[in-house]
Amino acid sequence: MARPLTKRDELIDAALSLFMRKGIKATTTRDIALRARISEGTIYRHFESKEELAEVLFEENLDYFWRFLKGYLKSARGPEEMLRAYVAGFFEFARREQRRYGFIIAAHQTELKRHSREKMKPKQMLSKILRLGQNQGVFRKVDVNLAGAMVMGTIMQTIFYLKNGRIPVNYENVVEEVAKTCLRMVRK
Amino acid sequence: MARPLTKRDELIDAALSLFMRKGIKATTTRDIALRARISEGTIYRHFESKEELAEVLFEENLDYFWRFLKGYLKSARGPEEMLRAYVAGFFEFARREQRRYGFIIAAHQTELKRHSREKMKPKQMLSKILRLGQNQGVFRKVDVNLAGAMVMGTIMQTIFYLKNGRIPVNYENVVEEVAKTCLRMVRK
DNA sequence: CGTAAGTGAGTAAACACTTACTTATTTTGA
DNA sequence: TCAAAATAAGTAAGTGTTTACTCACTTACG
Repeated sequence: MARPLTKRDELIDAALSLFMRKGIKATTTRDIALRARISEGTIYRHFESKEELAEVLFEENLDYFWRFLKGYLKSARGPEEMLRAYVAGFFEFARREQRRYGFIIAAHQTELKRHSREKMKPKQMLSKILRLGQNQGVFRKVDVNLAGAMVMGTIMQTIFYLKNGRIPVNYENVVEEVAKTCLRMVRK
Repeated sequence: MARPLTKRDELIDAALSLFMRKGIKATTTRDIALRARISEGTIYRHFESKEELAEVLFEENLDYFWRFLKGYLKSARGPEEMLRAYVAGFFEFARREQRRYGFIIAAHQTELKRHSREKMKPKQMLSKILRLGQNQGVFRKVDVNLAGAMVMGTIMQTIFYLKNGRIPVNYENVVEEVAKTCLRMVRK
């Protein structure tokens, strides 16, 4: 592809970086314009408001993440393999797409109000895996929302610590250890 | 105690509520003054800046939480009991001290920059428990920072979901289930 | 009486967003 | 086919509002 970078692309690129680093609220339209080397007015040629820009970015990137995860899970057979792949996919995305991942997390935590709960596909995917495992008798019977929360927390918090250099263990080992631990959590 | 409410107390009370609900950045000095029924100027009789107010509040409440947890752990014997108590204490604090807990989490996530890493006592406490368990041969050998991250994530994410009504399981059962799961994660 | 606590009007800076205008690209109809 | 008209993309210099914080002044009280 390698489309020529239009101003719109540079705008989106700059916004993503800044939103991730400083949060949506703390990023000003001036910041974005400066970084993208456009005028502030240009932002409003493409988006109705800073809020809308953030929303569009969120939808887009969550969707991107969702497709990435789906790809990672394609070859997995059975709930155990699927859970492993889910964990590995999460970590791999967080590593390869730092800005996208960082922005999704930041936007999800506190900032956006409008992001529809139905569309949080990665979470639904995890619930599905857990339900499948329970139905096949491989995972123990726990409310899937609760189990999902615990697995999700394990993954996300580990990534968070990893990013902040608070875990002196190399990447591959961490992923392997987290996957193993998640299986321990839900297995019979 | 039941000290008479001075303006300073009301200021702190209002700030805590607002910081928790809307975040530090999004809370204005005007908001705080209105809610505390004081003038904006009064804020600056007691604190140098909004930032300093938030910092003091953070230190204070983290310390309060720390003392609360210590109390919860006092009677626990052995690493397994201690981990159970740690989980139960976390949940109990989050329930009984919603504002304090909510603020600590919110401030910790993104907002404050200056909160010294050394002072994050609840986290150190968890590391200590895990290390003790490993030394006694009850817990498996994993990097305590990694194990700590995973346990922490499990607890915090569950509380987060619980607050948002996404786990249709009653409180006591959730605490019990999370404690059990955390033990599964680290036990041999 | 002197000092700490409290006030409310004020301030400069920062903010999201608009406007009036220019430049580039696309569409259209003789 | 191709100029003219229409639209889209871009800009610099604003706008009104909101922000954190200040200051000259008043009140409470040990």
